[in-house]
Amino acid sequence: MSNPVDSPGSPEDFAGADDVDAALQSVEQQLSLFWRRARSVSQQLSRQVHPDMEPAAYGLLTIIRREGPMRLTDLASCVGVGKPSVSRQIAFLESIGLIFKEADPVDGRAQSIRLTPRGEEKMHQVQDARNQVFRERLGEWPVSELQTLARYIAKLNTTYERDGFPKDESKRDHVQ
Amino acid sequence: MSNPVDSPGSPEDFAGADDVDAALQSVEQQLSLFWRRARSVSQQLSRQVHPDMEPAAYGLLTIIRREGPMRLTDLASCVGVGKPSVSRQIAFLESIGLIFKEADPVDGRAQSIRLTPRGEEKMHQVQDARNQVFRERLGEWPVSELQTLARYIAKLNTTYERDGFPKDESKRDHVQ
DNA sequence: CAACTGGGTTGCTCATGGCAACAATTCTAG
DNA sequence: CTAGAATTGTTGCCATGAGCAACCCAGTTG
Repeated sequence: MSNPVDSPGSPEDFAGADDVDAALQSVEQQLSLFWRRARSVSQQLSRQVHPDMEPAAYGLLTIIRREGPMRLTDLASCVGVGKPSVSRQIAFLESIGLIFKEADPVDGRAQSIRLTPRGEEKMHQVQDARNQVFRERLGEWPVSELQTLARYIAKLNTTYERDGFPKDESKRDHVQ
Repeated sequence: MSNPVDSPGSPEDFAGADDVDAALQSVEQQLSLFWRRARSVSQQLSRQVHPDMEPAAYGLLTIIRREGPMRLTDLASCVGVGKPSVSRQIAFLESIGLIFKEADPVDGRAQSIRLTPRGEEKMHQVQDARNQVFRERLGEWPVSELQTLARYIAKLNTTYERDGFPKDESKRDHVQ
């Protein structure tokens, strides 16, 4: 608040605990605000971009697309939610023909989830459209800031990765 | 396709449209990931901090605390969600005695929402606890980065503010 | 083979928030 | 002064997204 890039890495004046606290508060505040608003924004954005493309589903598709075919569990752990959610979302995406589940020939239980051609195609459309919207909102930002922002949030995400997610790794099966 | 300048060959002086696109993609990706993870994290965090302090409620309290007593509608528009949500959350917070609604003497419809002493007290506790958690996660970040992050997200938030929220300003009352 | 483990699915519930429709109040013509 | 318009907040109903538990099925291991 006091100063944009203040004393970058200058260890001469230790950042006082107060500064850290204030900064943390700011981050928390802004994140919380963002988080809350993001829901409605992301929803209306998805709707407007493509009616039958649920926001959550879109996220999954981008990952599958980026990482290639993968198993449901990996997908879940990658996105940081439980298997059930992903399972249902994937079922939906399959029902509208954007992905298909291919049985793993080696492991009969597993299935590799991959985009259908139609899924690929739709992803192109949607990504273009979304990009446009983002460009409208963030286009004026200097690229360097965008990059920095992306980096920071990525860092934030890895921070979250450290300690576990739900992702029902809890093995409470076999109870019968 | 819809890019005015899509020349991939001149990345010297201008940030090419490709760079912008890439940066936007990154931001989108990371935000979407963050958003999804944030839910579970924020939930378990709130639980752990205080069982009956719902994450959403906490956000409202911080605002009330920061801005002072305010009306429900203002609160809603400030946080960017509709009145109904806030109304319910406020009802909950009142039921557990953290806030109270005081009828506005001037305007019989309005009510000013304010923290009870117990609310103040609890906010202190919770904020301390949350700060500690945040410190564990982000404490290693240089302060300057924290500040930058906060600034960027704030910027993001103002971007969102530009075009409206639901906040049922739509005047579909009076239909009777 | 039986027991166990691990991948996915389904049932139920919860948290959150949207839209509609409302009640109560205030404001604004006429 | 009174009828209609607007505003404040509430409630009903529904959608989304996610969690936990319990399950099914396919491998794995003793």
